[in-house]
Amino acid sequence: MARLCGVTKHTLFHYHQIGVFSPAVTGENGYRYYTPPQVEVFAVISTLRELGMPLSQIRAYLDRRSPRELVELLDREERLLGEKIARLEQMRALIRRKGALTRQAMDQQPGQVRVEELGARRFLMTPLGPLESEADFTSRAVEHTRRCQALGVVSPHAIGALLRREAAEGGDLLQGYTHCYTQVERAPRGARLVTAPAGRYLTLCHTGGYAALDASYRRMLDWAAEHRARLDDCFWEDTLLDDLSVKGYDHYLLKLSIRLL
Amino acid sequence: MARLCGVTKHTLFHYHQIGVFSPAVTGENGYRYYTPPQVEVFAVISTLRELGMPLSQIRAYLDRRSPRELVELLDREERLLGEKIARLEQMRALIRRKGALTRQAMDQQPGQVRVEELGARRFLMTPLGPLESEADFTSRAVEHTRRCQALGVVSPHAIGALLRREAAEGGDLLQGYTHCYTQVERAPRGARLVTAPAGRYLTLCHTGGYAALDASYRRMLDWAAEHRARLDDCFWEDTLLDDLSVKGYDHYLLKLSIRLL
DNA sequence: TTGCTCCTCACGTCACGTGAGGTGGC
DNA sequence: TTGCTCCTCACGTCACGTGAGGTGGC
Repeated sequence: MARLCGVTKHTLFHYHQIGVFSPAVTGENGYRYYTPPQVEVFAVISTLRELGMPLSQIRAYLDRRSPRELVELLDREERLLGEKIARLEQMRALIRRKGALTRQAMDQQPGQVRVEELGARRFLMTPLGPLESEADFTSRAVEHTRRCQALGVVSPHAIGALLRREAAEGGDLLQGYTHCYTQVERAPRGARLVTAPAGRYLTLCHTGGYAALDASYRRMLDWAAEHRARLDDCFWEDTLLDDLSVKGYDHYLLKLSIRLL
Repeated sequence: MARLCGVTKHTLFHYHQIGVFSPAVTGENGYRYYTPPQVEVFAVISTLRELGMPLSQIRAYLDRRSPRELVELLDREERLLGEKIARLEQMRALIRRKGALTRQAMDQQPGQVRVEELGARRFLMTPLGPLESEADFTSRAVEHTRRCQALGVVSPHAIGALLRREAAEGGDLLQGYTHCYTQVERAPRGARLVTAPAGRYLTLCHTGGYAALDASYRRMLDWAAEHRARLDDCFWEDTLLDDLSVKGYDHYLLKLSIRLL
């Protein structure tokens, strides 16, 4: 029976013990005997269990079982199943895009100032207001994340930030962050998106954590001065590799980019 | 952080303790501080967990984390997710059809001999051979169920059986069962199906268990004799309500039907 | 007799959940 | 001071899994 049902016999013992699924006949020696149609019965119980219904609830239903109740139960579960499948589809999208993002990050050469042709990207953006401390940034980031969640945004991209060019030139980065953003593929309902235009960008992939970040910005500015390149007003700061693939913030891979005018 | 991540703080405690997801900073007072990009990191870890990856495996991956390993991990999980979604779709079909079957069963009047117009139905059928005991029937039923599973059949219908009309007339039912079958919607690959033709059938919905079954068959035969109806050679015996909606085999609803010629 | 399967009972495990009891910042 | 939040520690829970130790049918 266990083999037919695709479980271990201990599962059958357990279900028998708690009264969720019992053998049609129990022998005098304690042997459990099941009938052919019980295989189907078990299949449905096992399905309900796999859908996350606790055994206690299944048991509670069985205590008041009736055809009418069964139909209601199955209707409810079918709705839940639909939602569950939708969630899994979202997870799949998240995982696929996180993979693509990581693959893309592996092609980057950290520390190298480059000119790159980038396609248009779209962002959900939240202004930061004046920042007096890192904690302020965090509070705004939390608000932003809440906003994204309220809008049902599921993005593999970690939160990014816009930095005024003058702040990078001045060296005091914290004061220079004007917005934080999340890159999205499609516009969620009721949200205005900001588009970063396609075009040529000056880029640099940074590692070394926050302490070394101003030096990386400076290298980009120096490069631009040397090559007499005109830069846009703000830098984009994106996280390409995080704790999922490297250990510690100092090894995060951040991509800094600014449009060439 | 817990609210942002949609879990309780105890989950964060637990993940910290086992080293799966730790705060970027721990204060001297023991307070846990997380950074904005960690929300995304948690989202992926939590997704892996929801997909059934044990925390110990997630931990093992993180111990050897690298971009290359991450890409491989995500690719594997994406494949598994595809299979999982396919399984849920199957479950949904099972649940929906079980619901439809039960709804249909609720419309039946037990004990009433009727003439019904039935549509064509298709079956996966296994011959039973000579049966000396109920245990023989069970062995054959097990083989049949294995066959169905090997063919990937997922049916809400419990196993049914074909009974020779003469056996019903003779009164010794067990010897009269010639085949067992499972009703299917679509033909699985590499299996021949048997079709029950559309047409007029004499039907009776039986309750009262196996002991009372021969009396039900006799009532159908008596009705046929009384109305001078010519019957096909075999009865179809289907289970409409099982332990999922009624308590005990004696309350099962079996539908007996035989084609009118 | 041997090998296999059945049983019960007790304890383990996994991923948290649930308090109890205490501390610390606005 | 009050109310809220943070912490640790210990134990609970859910759905089984894992042996240990013993029985029983071919």
